[in-house]
Amino acid sequence: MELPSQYPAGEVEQRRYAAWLSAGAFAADAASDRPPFTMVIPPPNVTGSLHIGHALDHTIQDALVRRKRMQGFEALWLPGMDHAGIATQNVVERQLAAQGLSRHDLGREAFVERVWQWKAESGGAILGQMKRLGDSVDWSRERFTMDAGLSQAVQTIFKKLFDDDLVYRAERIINWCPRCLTALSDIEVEHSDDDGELVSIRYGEGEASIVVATTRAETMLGDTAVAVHPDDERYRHLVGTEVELPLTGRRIPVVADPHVDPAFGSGAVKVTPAHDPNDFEIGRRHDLPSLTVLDERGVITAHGPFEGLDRFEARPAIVAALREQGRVVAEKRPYVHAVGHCSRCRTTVEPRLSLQWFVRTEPLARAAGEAVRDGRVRIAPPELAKRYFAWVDNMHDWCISRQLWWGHRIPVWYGPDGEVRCVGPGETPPSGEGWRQDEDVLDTWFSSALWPFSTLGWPEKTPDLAKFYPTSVLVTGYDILFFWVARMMMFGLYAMEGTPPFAVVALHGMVRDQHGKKMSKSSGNVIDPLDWIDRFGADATRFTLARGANPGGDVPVSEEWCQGSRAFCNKLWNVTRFALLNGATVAGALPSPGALSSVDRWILSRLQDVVEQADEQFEAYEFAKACDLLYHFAWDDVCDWYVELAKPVLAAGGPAAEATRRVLGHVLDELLRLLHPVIPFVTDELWTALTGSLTVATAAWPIPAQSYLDPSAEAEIGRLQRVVTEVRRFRADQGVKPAQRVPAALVGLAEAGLDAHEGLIRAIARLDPPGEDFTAGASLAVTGAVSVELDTRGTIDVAAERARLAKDAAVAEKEIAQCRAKLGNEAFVGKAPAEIVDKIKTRLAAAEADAVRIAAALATLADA
RNA sequence: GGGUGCGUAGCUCAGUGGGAGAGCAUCCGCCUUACAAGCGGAGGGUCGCAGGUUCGAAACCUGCCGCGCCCA
Repeated sequence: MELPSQYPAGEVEQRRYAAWLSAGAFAADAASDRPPFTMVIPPPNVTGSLHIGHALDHTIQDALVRRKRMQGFEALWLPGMDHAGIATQNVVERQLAAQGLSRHDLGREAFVERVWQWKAESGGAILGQMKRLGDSVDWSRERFTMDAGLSQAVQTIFKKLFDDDLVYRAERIINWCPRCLTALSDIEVEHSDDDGELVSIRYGEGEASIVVATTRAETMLGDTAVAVHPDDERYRHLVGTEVELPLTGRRIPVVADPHVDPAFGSGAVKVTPAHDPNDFEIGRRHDLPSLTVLDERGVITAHGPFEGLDRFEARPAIVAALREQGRVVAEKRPYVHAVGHCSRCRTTVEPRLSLQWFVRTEPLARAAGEAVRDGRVRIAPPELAKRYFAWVDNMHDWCISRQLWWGHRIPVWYGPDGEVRCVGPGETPPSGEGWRQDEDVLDTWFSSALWPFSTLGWPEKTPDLAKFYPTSVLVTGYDILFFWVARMMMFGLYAMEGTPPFAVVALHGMVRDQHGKKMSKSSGNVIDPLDWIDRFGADATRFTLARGANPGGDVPVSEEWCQGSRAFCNKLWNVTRFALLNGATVAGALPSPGALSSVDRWILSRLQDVVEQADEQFEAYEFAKACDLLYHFAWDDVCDWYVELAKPVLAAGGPAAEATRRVLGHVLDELLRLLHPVIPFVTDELWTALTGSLTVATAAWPIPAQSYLDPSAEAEIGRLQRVVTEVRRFRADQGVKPAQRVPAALVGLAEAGLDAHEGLIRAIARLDPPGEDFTAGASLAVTGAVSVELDTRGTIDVAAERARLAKDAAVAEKEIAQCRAKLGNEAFVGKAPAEIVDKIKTRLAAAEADAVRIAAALATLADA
């Protein structure tokens, strides 16, 4: 097969992915008797497209599942999307708005129909992008949270929770987005430190006045009390009295509450139970009325001159009015404080008193914590379990109702006489006069939390569920720990009778730029993985991400590093090309060690070590280490040394060349298999060219062959490498052109067991045998008995050589001094383990021998 | 404020009791017939600071300084 000199990524990727699909390489079989390995994709939004964070998450998952597939597991990686209630509804509402319509113009049914239409036309762009990345998901099992089956799962679990009194409806302060016009859960609110203002306002008059500080002056219209700390002497006399609330003329009580911080501001706070979660709690404790003064859009509803003003217009207006009355005693601007924003649209969240459905999380969260504490679920890396516990141990009840139309409608009907009936799947909803269904839908996360089993057919007892649940690993970013993991754990344990949804939670970090900065549109440092795939290839993109992926750690990337990854793919391409051009083969048995040269035995020994270590590292989610190991083995050992050493052998022909062709074929065969999980495309293209087989995707994962471990060959080739490296170093120091061959005498090779390699050393170090007029101009003391005498035809740069030797001498002297100091220390010799002491003794002897040789070389140089 | 990490070469990061490492960047020399997306060579670090434990600390302990993330 003819291969061009550069890897044509784009063409190969398209062809290979199509071939995998047509071969059914990713399809899992529930009837198989192989052990299962299951992952469900953390479902991306139907509105979403593939960003660099997905690319990392998917690269890791794909690497895991591809390896397991090669290991003989019945591997299922299940794809799909969630319906992203708020985001999707926003998209369609914007489309309608462009036509001057609102969803209310269409009505609920027609609107939902319109959303489905949008999904069919424009939703799920990410699925095609996943193919470009090479995701080996089972497309026949693609799921969507709004599918009939998954919707049935939602209704089933809601009914179960309802019957178990684990969901309830209550009037609470919730996070409200005045733009999306819906409730949000705590985790859909993002806090940031924003510039605001802190205004101190005097309530009441004269002796009976009290100053409160607030960042939200506009809510004072809804104040129903002022609170102070019970032990605060300054205000003790006012507790129990009333003060006049400015602008309204209302009189409100001063109450004592231990949750007031006497050190903050004046030590007195205004209490607005309808518009602040803390105030709501104070209100409950003191039986205060709640006065709502903002509507669902954040517009003032209180009677008076401020009615109709938006909250952000009302704030300065009210402060101005107060100032006019002389009631503003202090103003601090800017005042930086934490402000919550809607994670979907960044609008400032408004705490709002409203009637919503909640999940009673306490028992569910406790079970979710226990599953990790007792080891049924392992979090990797284990350090991050602390974060998980911090979350599940302090979980607030989860607000699950959303004032949207796109989503799973809450299956609760309200009757004319205040009846509340939850309807399970297959049950007939109550009908008749006065019965109506709850208008709200459930949080998207409610259905996502069922994903690990709803996608496998639950609540039906399907073969998929039996075979593939629980899933093996959930891979996600630590920033999503609270989103996916905690919720999936709670519902998985609850629905599946205590069986956790996954055995392992493997967490990675976030992708960052080359300076470790978070990517953001405002920083202008966002990387589009599709752009990288176009320019450098999917494998280069994946390798860049995987090579930076330490467990739980952030992954900095840059275009330069991706170029490096592309270079690596190209290196593999060219070394395989070399191998094919030179007749490398995978046919027939690998010759036994006894029939191989020490060079062949060396690379095979290294290979066994690499197979074992790479396997361990993949198993431990140490992708960065596995990639680094394979990168260096491929580039340093195989390309830079083995291939260079093989060239003369291959050129010479004969049985030795025959064996080397077989060994080279074998090494590449296994190397490509080992790399396939991370860089599937280039490895498949090369492996199929090398082996003639259909695909490496279903080839066997390499296992170490102990019989090829050969420490003696490794030591021998290590000595050979030292000889060559020393010569190269000398040549570089002396400015000898790479192409120039230098006559040299190799001394002491036999003693070092390297006499068989003289030809190889001469070939790759570019040394000619000494001729009749040979004159040693320089002598390199390499190691042990080995030295190299070179004839530089009188052109030796004595100063450069002297500098080189002096440097070596300094290294040796330092080593000698350090070792002697240790060995001269009685405490060290007495207390350190014998093996350490022996090691130091060996090092000392070696350094002393080096020093002697270097001194001799210097003396020779002086004579010359 | 509570929690939780981090500080090692110019940059990004491994290393977690016993000879300071990698990638990229830098410098020098090369188209040496697989690969210039390449080859060979080199330089570069008081391991944040200060104490302590230890025969021995980049690693363990304490404090300090600086940075990050999550939660409030």
